[in-house]
Amino acid sequence: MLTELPTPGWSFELVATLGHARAGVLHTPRGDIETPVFMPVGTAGTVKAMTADELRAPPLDAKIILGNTYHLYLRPGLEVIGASGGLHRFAAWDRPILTDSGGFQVFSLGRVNEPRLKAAGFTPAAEIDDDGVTFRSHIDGSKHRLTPEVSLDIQRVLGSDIAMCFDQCPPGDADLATQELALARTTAWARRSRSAPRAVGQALFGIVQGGIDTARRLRHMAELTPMDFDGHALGGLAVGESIDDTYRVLDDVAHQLPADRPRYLMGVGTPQDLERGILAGVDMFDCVMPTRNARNGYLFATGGRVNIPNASNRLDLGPIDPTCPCSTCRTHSRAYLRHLYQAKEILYSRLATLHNLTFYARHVRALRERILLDGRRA
RNA sequence: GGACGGAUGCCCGAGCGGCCAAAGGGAGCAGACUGUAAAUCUGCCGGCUCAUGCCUACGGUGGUUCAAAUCCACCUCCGUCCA
Repeated sequence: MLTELPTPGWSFELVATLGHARAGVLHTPRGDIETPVFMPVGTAGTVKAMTADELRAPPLDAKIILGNTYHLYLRPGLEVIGASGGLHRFAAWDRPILTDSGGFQVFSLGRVNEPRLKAAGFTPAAEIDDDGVTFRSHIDGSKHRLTPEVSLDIQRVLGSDIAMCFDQCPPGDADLATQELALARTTAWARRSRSAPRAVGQALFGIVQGGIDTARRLRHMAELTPMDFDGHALGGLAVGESIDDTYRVLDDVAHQLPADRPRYLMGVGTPQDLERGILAGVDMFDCVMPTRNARNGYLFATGGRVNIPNASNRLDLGPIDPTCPCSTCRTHSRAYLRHLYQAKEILYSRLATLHNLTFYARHVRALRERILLDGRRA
Protein backbone atom coordinates (compact mmCIF):
# COMPACT_ATOMS: atom_id res chain seq x y z
CA MET A 1 0.00 0.00 0.00
CA LEU A 2 1.54 3.27 -1.12
CA THR A 3 0.45 6.71 0.02
CA GLU A 4 1.45 9.97 -1.60
CA LEU A 5 2.49 12.41 1.12
CA PRO A 6 1.53 16.11 1.03
CA THR A 7 5.00 17.22 -0.06
CA PRO A 8 5.67 16.51 -3.77
CA GLY A 9 8.16 13.73 -4.39
CA TRP A 10 7.39 11.98 -1.12
CA SER A 11 5.45 8.79 -0.52
CA PHE A 12 5.21 6.15 2.16
CA GLU A 13 4.85 2.52 1.22
CA LEU A 14 3.63 0.05 3.80
CA VAL A 15 5.05 -3.35 2.92
CA ALA A 16 4.11 -5.62 5.80
CA THR A 17 2.62 -5.53 9.28
CA LEU A 18 2.97 -7.76 12.30
CA GLY A 19 0.57 -6.69 15.00
CA HIS A 20 1.21 -2.99 15.27
CA ALA A 21 4.70 -3.36 13.89
CA ARG A 22 5.26 -2.20 10.32
CA ALA A 23 7.83 -2.63 7.61
CA GLY A 24 7.78 0.00 4.93
CA VAL A 25 9.68 2.22 2.56
CA LEU A 26 9.81 5.97 2.76
CA HIS A 27 10.36 7.24 -0.78
CA THR A 28 12.13 10.59 -0.83
CA PRO A 29 13.63 12.77 -3.56
CA ARG A 30 17.05 11.77 -2.22
CA GLY A 31 16.45 8.05 -2.12
CA ASP A 32 14.44 5.34 -0.43
CA ILE A 33 14.55 4.65 3.28
CA GLU A 34 13.50 1.21 4.43
CA THR A 35 11.65 1.36 7.72
CA PRO A 36 11.89 0.76 10.59
CA VAL A 37 15.05 2.82 10.45
CA PHE A 38 17.55 4.15 12.92
CA MET A 39 18.93 7.59 12.06
CA PRO A 40 22.39 8.46 13.40
CA VAL A 41 22.53 11.85 15.06
CA GLY A 42 24.78 14.44 13.48
CA THR A 43 23.95 17.52 15.50
CA ALA A 44 26.66 19.84 14.26
CA GLY A 45 26.72 18.66 10.69
CA THR A 46 28.71 15.56 11.52
CA VAL A 47 27.92 12.21 13.01
CA LYS A 48 30.73 12.53 15.50
CA ALA A 49 33.89 10.66 14.47
CA MET A 50 32.43 9.36 11.18
CA THR A 51 33.08 10.46 7.64
CA ALA A 52 30.21 10.51 5.17
CA ASP A 53 31.86 7.64 3.32
CA GLU A 54 31.99 5.54 6.46
CA LEU A 55 28.32 6.19 7.14
CA ARG A 56 27.36 5.19 3.61
CA ALA A 57 29.49 2.07 3.43
CA PRO A 58 27.88 -1.29 4.11
CA PRO A 59 27.21 -2.92 6.47
CA LEU A 60 26.35 0.34 8.24
CA ASP A 61 24.87 1.92 5.13
CA ALA A 62 23.05 4.78 6.90
CA LYS A 63 20.16 6.00 4.77
CA ILE A 64 19.40 9.18 6.67
CA ILE A 65 21.07 11.23 9.39
CA LEU A 66 20.09 14.09 11.65
CA GLY A 67 21.28 17.66 11.90
CA ASN A 68 20.30 20.31 14.40
CA THR A 69 18.80 23.68 13.60
CA TYR A 70 19.90 25.45 16.76
CA HIS A 71 23.47 24.21 16.70
CA LEU A 72 24.07 24.79 13.01
CA TYR A 73 22.49 28.24 13.19
CA LEU A 74 24.86 29.24 16.00
CA ARG A 75 27.86 27.66 14.35
CA PRO A 76 28.94 27.89 11.57
CA GLY A 77 25.85 30.00 10.82
CA LEU A 78 23.61 30.29 7.81
CA GLU A 79 25.99 32.47 5.83
CA VAL A 80 28.53 29.68 5.66
CA ILE A 81 26.07 26.89 5.01
CA GLY A 82 24.13 29.01 2.52
CA ALA A 83 27.31 29.87 0.66
CA SER A 84 28.19 26.19 0.63
CA GLY A 85 24.95 25.38 -1.13
CA GLY A 86 23.12 23.87 1.81
CA LEU A 87 23.86 21.33 4.47
CA HIS A 88 24.13 18.38 2.08
CA ARG A 89 26.92 19.88 0.06
CA PHE A 90 28.52 21.45 3.12
CA ALA A 91 28.76 18.07 4.84
CA ALA A 92 29.26 16.05 1.64
CA TRP A 93 26.22 13.93 2.46
CA ASP A 94 23.97 13.18 -0.50
CA ARG A 95 21.35 11.09 1.27
CA PRO A 96 18.41 12.46 3.26
CA ILE A 97 18.87 14.64 6.32
CA LEU A 98 16.32 15.28 9.02
CA THR A 99 16.78 18.47 10.98
CA ASP A 100 15.54 18.83 14.49
CA SER A 101 13.92 22.19 15.00
CA GLY A 102 15.73 23.29 18.12
CA GLY A 103 12.75 22.33 20.22
CA PHE A 104 14.80 19.85 22.17
CA GLN A 105 17.28 22.58 23.09
CA VAL A 106 14.40 24.39 24.79
CA PHE A 107 14.43 21.39 27.07
CA SER A 108 18.12 20.57 27.25
CA LEU A 109 19.35 24.14 27.64
CA GLY A 110 16.51 25.20 29.91
CA ARG A 111 16.98 22.62 32.61
CA VAL A 112 17.27 24.18 36.04
CA ASN A 113 17.38 21.56 38.73
CA GLU A 114 19.88 18.97 37.68
CA PRO A 115 22.65 18.69 40.30
CA ARG A 116 25.27 17.72 37.78
CA LEU A 117 24.58 20.74 35.61
CA LYS A 118 24.42 23.00 38.65
CA ALA A 119 27.78 21.69 39.81
CA ALA A 120 29.19 22.47 36.38
CA GLY A 121 28.07 26.08 36.76
CA PHE A 122 25.17 25.62 34.38
CA THR A 123 22.82 28.55 34.10
CA PRO A 124 19.54 28.05 32.26
CA ALA A 125 19.96 29.41 28.76
CA ALA A 126 16.43 29.28 27.42
CA GLU A 127 13.41 31.40 28.26
CA ILE A 128 10.12 30.40 26.76
CA ASP A 129 7.13 32.56 25.96
CA ASP A 130 4.08 32.07 23.80
CA ASP A 131 5.76 33.38 20.68
CA GLY A 132 9.03 31.47 20.90
CA VAL A 133 12.22 30.95 22.88
CA THR A 134 15.07 33.27 23.73
CA PHE A 135 18.34 31.42 24.01
CA ARG A 136 21.64 32.44 25.37
CA SER A 137 24.28 30.86 23.17
CA HIS A 138 26.29 28.19 24.96
CA ILE A 139 29.22 29.22 22.78
CA ASP A 140 29.60 32.94 23.42
CA GLY A 141 26.64 33.92 25.61
CA SER A 142 25.00 36.02 22.90
CA LYS A 143 21.20 36.18 22.80
CA HIS A 144 19.21 34.51 20.05
CA ARG A 145 15.54 34.14 19.41
CA LEU A 146 13.94 31.06 17.94
CA THR A 147 10.30 31.06 16.86
CA PRO A 148 8.49 28.55 14.65
CA GLU A 149 9.05 30.88 11.69
CA VAL A 150 12.74 31.37 12.45
CA SER A 151 13.30 27.67 12.99
CA LEU A 152 11.59 26.73 9.74
CA ASP A 153 13.48 29.42 7.88
CA ILE A 154 16.79 28.08 9.19
CA GLN A 155 15.74 24.58 8.16
CA ARG A 156 14.79 25.94 4.74
CA VAL A 157 18.28 27.39 4.28
CA LEU A 158 19.90 24.23 5.61
CA GLY A 159 17.88 22.42 2.96
CA SER A 160 17.14 19.35 5.02
CA ASP A 161 14.85 16.71 3.57
CA ILE A 162 12.66 16.44 6.64
CA ALA A 163 12.06 19.54 8.72
CA MET A 164 10.57 19.26 12.17
CA CYS A 165 8.02 21.59 13.73
CA PHE A 166 9.33 23.85 16.43
CA ASP A 167 7.94 22.40 19.67
CA GLN A 168 8.25 22.69 23.40
CA CYS A 169 9.45 19.54 25.09
CA PRO A 170 8.76 19.73 28.81
CA PRO A 171 10.78 17.60 31.27
CA GLY A 172 9.32 14.29 32.38
CA ASP A 173 8.61 15.56 35.86
CA ALA A 174 6.90 18.77 34.73
CA ASP A 175 3.70 19.64 36.58
CA LEU A 176 0.30 19.62 34.95
CA ALA A 177 0.16 23.34 34.31
CA THR A 178 3.52 23.28 32.55
CA GLN A 179 2.46 20.28 30.50
CA GLU A 180 -0.75 21.96 29.40
CA LEU A 181 0.96 25.21 28.56
CA ALA A 182 3.64 23.37 26.55
CA LEU A 183 0.94 21.45 24.75
CA ALA A 184 -1.03 24.52 23.78
CA ARG A 185 2.12 26.22 22.53
CA THR A 186 3.26 23.18 20.61
CA THR A 187 -0.08 23.09 18.81
CA ALA A 188 0.03 26.79 18.00
CA TRP A 189 3.66 26.48 16.93
CA ALA A 190 2.83 23.45 14.78
CA ARG A 191 0.23 25.50 12.91
CA ARG A 192 2.73 28.31 12.40
CA SER A 193 5.44 25.85 11.36
CA ARG A 194 3.05 24.31 8.86
CA SER A 195 2.38 27.63 7.14
CA ALA A 196 6.02 28.71 7.06
CA PRO A 197 7.86 28.62 3.69
CA ARG A 198 9.99 25.56 3.06
CA ALA A 199 12.64 24.45 0.60
CA VAL A 200 11.44 22.67 -2.53
CA GLY A 201 10.69 19.04 -1.74
CA GLN A 202 11.23 19.52 1.97
CA ALA A 203 8.86 17.42 4.05
CA LEU A 204 7.54 18.53 7.43
CA PHE A 205 6.73 16.37 10.45
CA GLY A 206 4.48 17.35 13.35
CA ILE A 207 5.39 16.49 16.94
CA VAL A 208 2.95 15.03 19.44
CA GLN A 209 3.66 16.04 23.03
CA GLY A 210 1.59 15.44 26.13
CA GLY A 211 3.94 13.78 28.61
CA ILE A 212 2.94 10.45 30.09
CA ASP A 213 -0.82 11.01 30.03
CA THR A 214 -2.38 8.97 27.25
CA ALA A 215 -5.54 11.04 27.02
CA ARG A 216 -3.54 14.23 26.72
CA ARG A 217 -1.35 12.62 24.06
CA LEU A 218 -4.36 11.56 22.03
CA ARG A 219 -5.93 14.96 22.40
CA HIS A 220 -2.79 16.59 21.10
CA MET A 221 -2.59 14.11 18.26
CA ALA A 222 -6.13 15.02 17.28
CA GLU A 223 -5.10 18.66 17.16
CA LEU A 224 -2.14 17.95 14.90
CA THR A 225 -3.36 15.38 12.39
CA PRO A 226 -5.74 17.75 10.56
CA MET A 227 -2.72 19.92 9.73
CA ASP A 228 -1.74 17.30 7.18
CA PHE A 229 1.92 16.72 8.02
CA ASP A 230 4.09 14.35 6.00
CA GLY A 231 4.77 12.35 9.13
CA HIS A 232 4.23 12.41 12.85
CA ALA A 233 6.67 12.29 15.69
CA LEU A 234 6.31 11.33 19.30
CA GLY A 235 8.33 13.85 21.27
CA GLY A 236 8.93 14.30 24.95
CA LEU A 237 9.63 10.67 25.77
CA ALA A 238 12.66 9.39 27.64
CA VAL A 239 13.10 12.81 29.16
CA GLY A 240 13.12 11.74 32.79
CA GLU A 241 9.91 9.74 33.19
CA SER A 242 10.05 6.09 34.25
CA ILE A 243 10.65 3.51 31.55
CA ASP A 244 7.29 1.93 32.36
CA ASP A 245 5.58 5.22 31.57
CA THR A 246 7.56 5.52 28.35
CA TYR A 247 6.48 2.09 27.19
CA ARG A 248 2.88 2.60 28.29
CA VAL A 249 2.59 5.80 26.26
CA LEU A 250 4.26 4.08 23.31
CA ASP A 251 1.86 1.15 23.47
CA ASP A 252 -1.18 3.37 23.86
CA VAL A 253 -0.38 6.08 21.34
CA ALA A 254 2.03 5.01 18.59
CA HIS A 255 -0.39 2.75 16.70
CA GLN A 256 -3.04 5.47 16.75
CA LEU A 257 -0.93 7.89 14.76
CA PRO A 258 -2.10 8.03 11.12
CA ALA A 259 -1.15 4.68 9.62
CA ASP A 260 -0.47 5.96 6.12
CA ARG A 261 2.41 8.22 7.19
CA PRO A 262 5.74 7.59 8.86
CA ARG A 263 5.85 7.62 12.63
CA TYR A 264 8.97 8.87 14.32
CA LEU A 265 9.92 8.36 17.96
CA MET A 266 12.26 11.23 18.77
CA GLY A 267 15.46 10.73 20.71
CA VAL A 268 14.86 7.12 21.72
CA GLY A 269 16.72 5.03 22.70
CA THR A 270 18.28 1.81 23.89
CA PRO A 271 18.15 -1.28 21.67
CA GLN A 272 15.29 -2.52 23.82
CA ASP A 273 13.49 0.81 23.48
CA LEU A 274 13.75 0.48 19.70
CA GLU A 275 12.26 -2.98 19.76
CA ARG A 276 9.41 -1.78 21.96
CA GLY A 277 8.89 1.17 19.69
CA ILE A 278 8.79 -0.98 16.57
CA LEU A 279 6.34 -3.39 18.17
CA ALA A 280 4.20 -0.39 19.09
CA GLY A 281 4.14 0.76 15.45
CA VAL A 282 7.01 3.25 15.18
CA ASP A 283 8.95 3.55 11.90
CA MET A 284 11.81 5.94 12.61
CA PHE A 285 14.19 6.49 15.50
CA ASP A 286 17.14 8.63 16.39
CA CYS A 287 19.26 8.71 19.51
CA VAL A 288 22.68 9.88 20.57
CA MET A 289 23.19 6.70 22.54
CA PRO A 290 25.17 4.63 20.04
CA THR A 291 27.50 7.51 19.18
CA ARG A 292 27.92 9.09 22.59
CA ASN A 293 28.17 5.82 24.45
CA ALA A 294 30.73 4.62 21.95
CA ARG A 295 32.95 7.55 22.79
CA ASN A 296 32.40 6.92 26.49
CA GLY A 297 33.46 3.28 26.38
CA TYR A 298 30.04 1.60 26.20
CA LEU A 299 29.81 -0.78 23.28
CA PHE A 300 26.73 -2.69 22.22
CA ALA A 301 27.01 -6.37 21.43
CA THR A 302 24.61 -9.21 20.79
CA GLY A 303 25.99 -10.92 23.87
CA GLY A 304 25.24 -7.83 25.97
CA ARG A 305 26.99 -4.57 26.71
CA VAL A 306 30.75 -4.33 26.65
CA ASN A 307 32.38 -1.74 28.88
CA ILE A 308 35.58 -1.54 26.94
CA PRO A 309 37.71 0.11 29.69
CA ASN A 310 37.02 -2.79 32.06
CA ALA A 311 40.07 -4.73 33.12
CA SER A 312 38.48 -7.94 31.84
CA ASN A 313 39.18 -6.76 28.29
CA ARG A 314 42.88 -6.20 28.89
CA LEU A 315 43.99 -9.47 27.35
CA ASP A 316 40.84 -10.28 25.39
CA LEU A 317 41.92 -10.90 21.81
CA GLY A 318 38.39 -11.49 20.56
CA PRO A 319 36.22 -8.88 18.83
CA ILE A 320 33.58 -6.77 20.57
CA ASP A 321 30.91 -8.89 18.93
CA PRO A 322 31.81 -12.04 16.99
CA THR A 323 28.57 -11.80 15.01
CA CYS A 324 29.22 -8.22 13.91
CA PRO A 325 30.31 -7.61 10.31
CA CYS A 326 31.65 -4.10 10.93
CA SER A 327 35.28 -3.47 10.12
CA THR A 328 36.07 -2.74 13.75
CA CYS A 329 34.96 -6.22 14.76
CA ARG A 330 36.53 -7.89 11.75
CA THR A 331 39.85 -6.18 12.34
CA HIS A 332 40.44 -5.38 15.99
CA SER A 333 40.45 -7.08 19.36
CA ARG A 334 38.88 -5.87 22.57
CA ALA A 335 42.38 -5.63 24.00
CA TYR A 336 43.39 -3.22 21.25
CA LEU A 337 40.24 -1.12 21.58
CA ARG A 338 40.69 -0.98 25.33
CA HIS A 339 44.25 0.16 24.85
CA LEU A 340 43.14 2.90 22.44
CA TYR A 341 40.48 3.99 24.90
CA GLN A 342 42.87 4.09 27.84
CA ALA A 343 45.45 5.95 25.80
CA LYS A 344 42.78 8.42 24.67
CA GLU A 345 43.72 7.72 21.09
CA ILE A 346 41.44 9.41 18.59
CA LEU A 347 41.11 6.24 16.56
CA TYR A 348 39.19 4.67 19.43
CA SER A 349 36.19 6.94 18.94
CA ARG A 350 36.07 6.19 15.24
CA LEU A 351 36.23 2.42 15.63
CA ALA A 352 33.78 2.39 18.53
CA THR A 353 31.27 4.68 16.83
CA LEU A 354 31.35 2.65 13.64
CA HIS A 355 30.66 -0.47 15.64
CA ASN A 356 27.81 0.91 17.73
CA LEU A 357 26.09 2.43 14.71
CA THR A 358 26.45 -0.84 12.87
CA PHE A 359 24.95 -2.64 15.84
CA TYR A 360 21.95 -0.31 15.81
CA ALA A 361 21.51 -0.64 12.07
CA ARG A 362 21.62 -4.44 12.25
CA HIS A 363 19.32 -4.49 15.23
CA VAL A 364 16.63 -2.51 13.45
CA ARG A 365 17.07 -4.37 10.16
CA ALA A 366 16.73 -7.70 11.92
CA LEU A 367 13.43 -6.54 13.35
CA ARG A 368 12.36 -5.41 9.89
CA GLU A 369 13.21 -8.86 8.53
CA ARG A 370 11.08 -10.45 11.20
CA ILE A 371 8.12 -8.29 10.23
CA LEU A 372 8.59 -9.17 6.56
CA LEU A 373 8.94 -12.84 7.36
CA ASP A 374 6.23 -13.34 9.97
CA GLY A 375 3.96 -10.43 9.09
CA ARG A 376 1.25 -9.90 6.52
CA ARG A 377 1.61 -8.07 3.25
CA ALA A 378 0.10 -4.64 3.60
C1' G B 1 86.97 16.16 51.74
C1' G B 2 83.45 20.46 52.41
C1' A B 3 78.65 23.67 51.67
C1' C B 4 73.79 23.78 50.67
C1' G B 5 69.10 21.42 48.94
C1' G B 6 66.05 17.08 48.86
C1' A B 7 63.86 11.99 50.28
C1' U B 8 55.73 11.98 51.40
C1' G B 9 50.74 6.75 49.66
C1' C B 10 51.34 3.04 42.40
C1' C B 11 53.65 7.93 40.05
C1' C B 12 54.12 13.35 40.41
C1' G B 13 53.41 16.66 44.29
C1' A B 14 51.36 19.97 48.69
C1' G B 15 51.85 19.90 53.87
C1' C B 16 56.38 22.01 57.77
C1' G B 17 54.01 20.44 66.05
C1' G B 18 47.87 18.59 67.17
C1' C B 19 41.97 19.88 63.07
C1' C B 20 46.77 14.20 58.70
C1' A B 21 45.21 8.00 56.34
C1' A B 22 47.81 13.08 54.79
C1' A B 23 45.53 18.77 49.63
C1' G B 24 45.82 18.59 44.26
C1' G B 25 47.07 16.09 39.73
C1' G B 26 48.01 11.54 37.07
C1' A B 27 47.49 6.35 36.73
C1' G B 28 44.21 2.37 38.17
C1' C B 29 39.03 0.35 39.18
C1' A B 30 33.69 0.62 38.65
C1' G B 31 29.44 3.22 36.93
C1' A B 32 26.19 6.89 34.30
C1' C B 33 24.83 8.55 29.42
C1' U B 34 17.95 8.28 25.34
C1' G B 35 15.32 14.78 19.23
C1' U B 36 24.37 15.76 21.81
C1' A B 37 26.91 22.57 25.81
C1' A B 38 29.25 15.22 26.64
C1' A B 39 36.56 12.16 23.42
C1' U B 40 31.86 14.19 29.17
C1' C B 41 30.40 13.36 34.14
C1' U B 42 30.13 10.54 38.95
C1' G B 43 32.02 7.27 42.70
C1' C B 44 36.11 4.34 44.75
C1' C B 45 41.24 4.49 45.22
C1' G B 46 46.83 1.73 52.55
C1' G B 47 44.77 -2.80 55.29
C1' C B 48 40.98 -4.88 58.38
C1' U B 49 36.35 -4.18 59.91
C1' C B 50 33.03 -1.23 57.39
C1' A B 51 30.36 2.37 62.96
C1' U B 52 32.14 8.97 64.93
C1' G B 53 36.55 1.77 65.37
C1' C B 54 41.47 -0.44 65.09
C1' C B 55 46.15 -1.37 62.67
C1' U B 56 50.17 0.05 59.31
C1' A B 57 52.22 4.48 57.06
C1' C B 58 55.47 10.33 55.20
C1' G B 59 64.12 7.18 53.55
C1' G B 60 66.49 4.49 58.41
C1' U B 61 67.62 4.55 63.71
C1' G B 62 67.40 7.09 68.07
C1' G B 63 65.69 11.50 70.72
C1' U B 64 62.64 16.12 72.34
C1' U B 65 57.27 16.68 73.37
C1' C B 66 51.05 15.31 76.46
C1' A B 67 51.32 15.08 70.88
C1' A B 68 56.04 14.46 65.15
C1' A B 69 55.29 13.75 58.02
C1' U B 70 56.40 18.37 60.50
C1' C B 71 61.67 19.92 65.77
C1' C B 72 66.91 17.66 67.08
C1' A B 73 71.14 14.01 66.30
C1' C B 74 73.43 10.42 63.53
C1' C B 75 73.13 7.21 59.26
C1' U B 76 71.73 5.86 53.98
C1' C B 77 70.72 7.43 49.24
C1' C B 78 69.83 11.58 45.40
C1' G B 79 70.84 16.47 43.33
C1' U B 80 73.69 21.26 42.81
C1' C B 81 78.04 23.88 44.00
C1' C B 82 83.25 24.49 46.18
C1' A B 83 87.94 21.97 46.67
